[in-house]
Amino acid sequence: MSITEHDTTKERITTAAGEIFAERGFDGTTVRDICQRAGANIAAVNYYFGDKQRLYVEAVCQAHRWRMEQFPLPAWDGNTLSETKLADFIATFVRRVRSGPGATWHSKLMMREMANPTAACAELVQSSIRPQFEILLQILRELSSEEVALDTLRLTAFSIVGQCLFYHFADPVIRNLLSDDEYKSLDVEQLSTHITDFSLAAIRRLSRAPRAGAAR
Amino acid sequence: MSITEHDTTKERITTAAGEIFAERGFDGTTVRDICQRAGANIAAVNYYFGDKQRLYVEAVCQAHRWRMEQFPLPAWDGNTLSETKLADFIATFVRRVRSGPGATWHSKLMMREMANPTAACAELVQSSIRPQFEILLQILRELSSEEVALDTLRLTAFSIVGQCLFYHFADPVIRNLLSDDEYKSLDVEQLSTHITDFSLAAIRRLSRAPRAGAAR
DNA sequence: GCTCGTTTCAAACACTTGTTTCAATCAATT
DNA sequence: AATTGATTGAAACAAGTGTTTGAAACGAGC
Repeated sequence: MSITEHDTTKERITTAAGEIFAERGFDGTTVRDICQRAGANIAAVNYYFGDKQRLYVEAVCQAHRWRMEQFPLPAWDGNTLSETKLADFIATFVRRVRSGPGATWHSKLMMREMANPTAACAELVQSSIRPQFEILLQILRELSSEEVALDTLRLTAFSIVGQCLFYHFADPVIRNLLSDDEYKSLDVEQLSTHITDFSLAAIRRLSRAPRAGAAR
Repeated sequence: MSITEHDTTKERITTAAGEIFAERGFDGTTVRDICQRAGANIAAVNYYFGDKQRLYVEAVCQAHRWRMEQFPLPAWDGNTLSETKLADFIATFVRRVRSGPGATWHSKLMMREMANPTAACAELVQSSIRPQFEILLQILRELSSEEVALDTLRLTAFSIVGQCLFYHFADPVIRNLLSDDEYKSLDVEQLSTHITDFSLAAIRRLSRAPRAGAAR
């Protein structure tokens, strides 16, 4: 997470790389900057990772592993309400994307990877995003009536995930749009509650009347 | 929009720059590539724009102007239903972000600017994003009961905008998540309809019972 | 104490980058 | 046709890039 002198050179480089890649992107980052922050020699990148590209992939994967471990989904048993599961899922998602005062460099790095997909993106989807998405789909299945089509469930899942991710990728815009006080009031708790309320309300109403009939 | 031999050298460069900046970002783009696609000499960048940075700002602003002109909000009169306005707003938003088979380079460029804000970002928020946001807030005011707080309206607006933008910035992930047929079925019409239905259902239910009481 | 594999270091290499230069070319005006 | 200013062109420049090199320093095992 942060660089200490106790870490090995390889670990220090991976961490420093993640931080700088997150801030400036792949092309905007130089291996000299990374090694300077890591307190290592330039040749160490070649020695430990082969080249800059493989160091990047390693940094992205490590950042992702850390984020997942840091904010795991709570354990559910057979008695857990589906509504509670959805609230937990959303709260965890928002926390992963918006922990602490602002977004950490972990999620910034992930976001960059999604906006500018490299080799790391496909593997990330397969190993982590897809399982998470399946969990959400299962929760939505429990919350909806039987006859709701899979297409609709998927779109609903996208609506929920979209709301959560918005607060990360649109952060600079939100900052410009709101006053300082308004911005600071957007804490994880309030956002999670709103997204859960909003989504649950929509699910319940749509489930009751499959086509609510928007004016159009 | 696309480069033709009838355009002036300056116009061809601006367009080519927008396309390549959108695809590879500022640092990943070389002025040599831009000038090659524009069929111009390298020195033309310095001659017309001064340097690469000012060419970038010009390209971003032009792309934004084009996108707005290409997909304007429809004209509403006093009789237009608020529900219709919301549907129009969402459909226009989705179209701007996802016109044609995929996202055009216009919106890609805008997204990059939001993810990696430069000088162009703040001005963009002031001149365009804020007015659009106010329009959405006004629509939501009309749709909600009097006692709904401004904070709630804002969060609702974020929920709607987040759903729309999701299909742009998460596009590579969606592609990996769905099969080809499923992905191709996500046309602008279906997405707009779903987001409108979903949001309208949530607004109506939340407006009826301000705290729907999510389990948590 | 010596050896051998691992790790670190300063320096250099090969290449690409944005930018500049200045002569050649073009197009309109006289 | 000549002139003048705007535009284009090929080449070069200076700075920075990722990568490589080969020797020095280190550390555990004998």
